[in-house]
Amino acid sequence: MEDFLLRLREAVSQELHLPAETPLPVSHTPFDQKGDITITLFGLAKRLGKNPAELAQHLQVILPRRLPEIADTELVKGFLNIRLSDAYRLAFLQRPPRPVIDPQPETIILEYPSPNTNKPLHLGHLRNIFLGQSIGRILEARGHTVIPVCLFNDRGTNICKSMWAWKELAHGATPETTGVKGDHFVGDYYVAYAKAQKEAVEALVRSGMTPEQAEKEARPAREVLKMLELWEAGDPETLALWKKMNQWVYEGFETTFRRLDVHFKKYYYESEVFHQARHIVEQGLAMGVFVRHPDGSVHAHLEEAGLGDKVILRANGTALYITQDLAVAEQKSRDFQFDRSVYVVGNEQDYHFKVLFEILRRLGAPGSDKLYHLSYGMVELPSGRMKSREGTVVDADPLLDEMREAARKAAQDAVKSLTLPPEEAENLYEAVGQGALRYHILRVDPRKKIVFNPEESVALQGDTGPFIQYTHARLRKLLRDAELAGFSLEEKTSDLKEGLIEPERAMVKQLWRFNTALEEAARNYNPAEVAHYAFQTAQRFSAYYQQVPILKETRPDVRNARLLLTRRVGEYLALSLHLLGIQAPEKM
RNA sequence: GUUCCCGUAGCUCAGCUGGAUAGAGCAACAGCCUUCUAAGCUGUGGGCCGCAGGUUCGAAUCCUGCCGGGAACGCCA
Repeated sequence: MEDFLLRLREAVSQELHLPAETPLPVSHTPFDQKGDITITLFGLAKRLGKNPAELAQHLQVILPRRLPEIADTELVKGFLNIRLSDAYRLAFLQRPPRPVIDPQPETIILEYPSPNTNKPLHLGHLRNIFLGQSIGRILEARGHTVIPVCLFNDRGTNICKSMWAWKELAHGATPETTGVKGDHFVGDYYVAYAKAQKEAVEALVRSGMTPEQAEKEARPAREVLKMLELWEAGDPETLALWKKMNQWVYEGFETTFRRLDVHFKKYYYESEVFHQARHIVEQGLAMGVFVRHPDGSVHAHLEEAGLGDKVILRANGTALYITQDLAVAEQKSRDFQFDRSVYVVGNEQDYHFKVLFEILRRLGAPGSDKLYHLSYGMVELPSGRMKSREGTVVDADPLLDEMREAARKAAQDAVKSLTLPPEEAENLYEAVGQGALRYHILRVDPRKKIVFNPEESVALQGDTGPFIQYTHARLRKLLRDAELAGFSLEEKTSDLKEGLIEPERAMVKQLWRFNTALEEAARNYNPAEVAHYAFQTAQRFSAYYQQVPILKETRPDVRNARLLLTRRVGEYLALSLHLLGIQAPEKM
């Protein structure tokens, strides 16, 4: 397809004597119109001082002469619709899908999901992971080299809160003694801290203190602060506890990462890089990017960039979040030679990244002009935002379990249920459960917030991941049966006597759109474009499958052509699902 | 208050850098399993594209203003 588009553009530019780089309005023809490729003539005609009709007349004569794959052209209003030949379609079907490589392949660092180490992963992290993973695969398909990295926010008051509560309440309990997954185990103490703090504050308020003062004066808060100071001072006992609890969390994360098939090339730890902050501050001061105020604090004045006065170092000399991110950015450029660096982080941090990128630019950091914040909307519940303090957070692990169980139930309730070996069945339920969740989240534009409705998320019918998986599985079964029957699935030219029928032409037309979807998904960092493509492809094939006999077709040439088409549709579906991080089961 | 994002069918979402009668899914209703897996297919109803201007041969799409919803603006992360 792409070769044709290239030659078409070339032919049009030459015939109309247009400058080489003129962008031409060439697009896929809508399905309700006859034709495959459309040239929109309004703008061109205006430029050339002709009317669309006479322009069309010229092109209609000249294009079929230069491009033999054109079967027919038709002018509808200002649109020149080009219909391609069946022979070209059949030639196209000889080849498996080939993603078009970006003309300038890059090495791209992709950072996600960068969790805190004080509580388990939740639904918000899942959106982040699904996006990161999918964008990574989409960029790789376009020929880029993707380096996925994960930053652990493993220090600070948050983890100290869990540590405090564990010391106070656990009596030596561990994930091993309780059988609780490590990240959840630590998270439970984070919740316990919040509860203890709340109670302490309430008691102080009852004895006459203002709420603001009580927040600071309550024993849990005071002791957590003390613990943080001990940590920063390198107190061995505190460090040992910190290491132990973080380790529990990493083990828990690792289990979930494995379940989600996410892998990173490198992990960064805030606790390791934050020491480097100091020298970046010195460098910034020397360059005049930062200014030290009389109280000792260091600021970046970004007023003329519309970003205000940003504090980089506290008056007491300690680093802030932004300072650490500067250090991480520097560390990345020491570790890798990259052309682009992408951060997958929620849109609540839009301001933070504007500031971060602006400062890196001013510091002249390597690659500072190739930074991108892949900003995505929050995941909310019908009841509102998720609040860990209010216990309304949807944790990732139990959600994944629920999705798997929903898939199990659907499989058992299915009209034509399948019997699979137990292990295979378990893998299938997991794949379908995740397929449902991933698709449900990836089908919406990343920038938009998602109101997560549990009932809708477990839906397996209609515009869902499992519908696409199901379409794929059925089609694979058909191909297996064809093989058993000894029918040809070979990629040889089908000597079709009567040509293709309209539904087949439309099906191929759908396959031709793949690279447009992929290119746009990569350009816009938007997996939803691939999701829509996958759904439309499945939908169109399901309708075709319903109305046209494939395996049962008796004319061998027609049957073989249909089998070849079916095989290609399966490959495009499997590839699209892969780009979304969704498995394409052989049976379901 | 300043900045940013969002507003399309009852609900959830598409609609690409302006283009053909605004599309899917869910929900509702009516059909289709002795025929390749009914997690499927076919059909019906359902829309001042938030409002008002502007640019244009042409605007859901671009610009301005307004209305409504959300977020960010810490010596928190």
